[in-house]
Amino acid sequence: MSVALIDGNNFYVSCERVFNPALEGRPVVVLSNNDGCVVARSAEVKALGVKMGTPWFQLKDQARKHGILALSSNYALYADMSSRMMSVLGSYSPQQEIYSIDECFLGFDGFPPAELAAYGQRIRQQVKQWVGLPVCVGIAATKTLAKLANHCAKKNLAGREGVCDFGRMSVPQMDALLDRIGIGEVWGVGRRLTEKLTRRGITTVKQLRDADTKTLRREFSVVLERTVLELRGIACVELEEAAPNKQQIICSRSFGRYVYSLDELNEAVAGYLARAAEKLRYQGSLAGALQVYVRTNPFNPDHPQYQRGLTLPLPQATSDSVVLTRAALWALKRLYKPGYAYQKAGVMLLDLSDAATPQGCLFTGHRDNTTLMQVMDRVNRQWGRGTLKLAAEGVQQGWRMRRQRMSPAYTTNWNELARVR
DNA sequence: CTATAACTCTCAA
DNA sequence: CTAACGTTGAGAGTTATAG
Repeated sequence: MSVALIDGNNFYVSCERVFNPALEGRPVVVLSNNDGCVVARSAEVKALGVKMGTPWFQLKDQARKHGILALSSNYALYADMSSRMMSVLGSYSPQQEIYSIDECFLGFDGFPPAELAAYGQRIRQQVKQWVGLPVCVGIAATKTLAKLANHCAKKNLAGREGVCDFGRMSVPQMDALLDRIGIGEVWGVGRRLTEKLTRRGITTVKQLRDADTKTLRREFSVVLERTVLELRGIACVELEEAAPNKQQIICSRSFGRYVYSLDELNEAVAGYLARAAEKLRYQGSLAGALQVYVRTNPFNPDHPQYQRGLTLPLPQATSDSVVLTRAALWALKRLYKPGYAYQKAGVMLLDLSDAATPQGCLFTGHRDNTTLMQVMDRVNRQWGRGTLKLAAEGVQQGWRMRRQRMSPAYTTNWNELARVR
């Protein structure tokens, strides 16, 4: 088996640069929702030592000093750029797994092994030319190794010009390379595992690869055992070409300011629910249960803290926003306690099943508003999200998240394109 | 007791 | 001018509960 992992470089920043070349060569960050934390950094920012996830307000002084430009995340733009990139990449193999917004695996089974690195170069060059985005390519025998090869390509530890093929490296070459990489770079090894493994004297990828799987299985988990096997070139993780339906659907957000009243929480929860239900119908599912939760700001030690969720089993599985909204607001009313500064709320759709056979309720005879939902979804798809909505979502929405530094939706909205100078 | 549900922890992008 | 720290999803393992 041979597989490639193609990953965009500083993906969000690169998307912004495609449409605003003035950002080229300058230190740029993209912020998370609500302009909260750094979620993408240009090479210049990484060189300044700015860590992923740094809260923006903590960075302000340093940003002024070094002229760091900060942008709110523009998901409409990134999603559109992503789908362009994925369709170019998809033309290079019959097997593609889209793993996230900025990366995908390509299956290279049956391709001539000696030519894969050159093939990787062509991919890189074409994505750059056709979509404008820089990517790196890692090629190896398993997905875990391909991820690692991609890391090597990005850091210039092996391979050349953004492409690294482990398949063409000798055993001693691999040993020397893996001995220089920390275990934290391995797919599936996060902060906690790095800590625990380090305590057992395992710090390099080579050590992890050569560790005893039986012991690891016993003292850690199957997951780590599989990771180690993958590092040895034994495939344990399949390429998943068709994305399976979600088992749960979540919509949650922090507010742009504190919210105190049940009225405003109602609007927010109704809005989040509408979005979640849209996703639910899009994948053709029904929800058998729903959870609503609210919380105050855990980072503010001056405020009294409150955090609670309530899971509500539904008498009958449904995808009807009207029914779901009623249930969600009922749950919220149970949860709500006055006197707190709420910072975030969320809705979760659970116990999902196939919507194959629409049916009325045996006891109440209730029928879902399927036609109404279809109309709403069509209108909103054609004219933009939120064109048609239930009154419960409110109009003012003064609690909506901050996005003070957002670039225009260059590729998906004519009106915003007109803003471009 | 077992089977399952519910919840917690970890990881990823 | 101020205050200000993300979202979504999966899977494994553990604990609680029902029968």
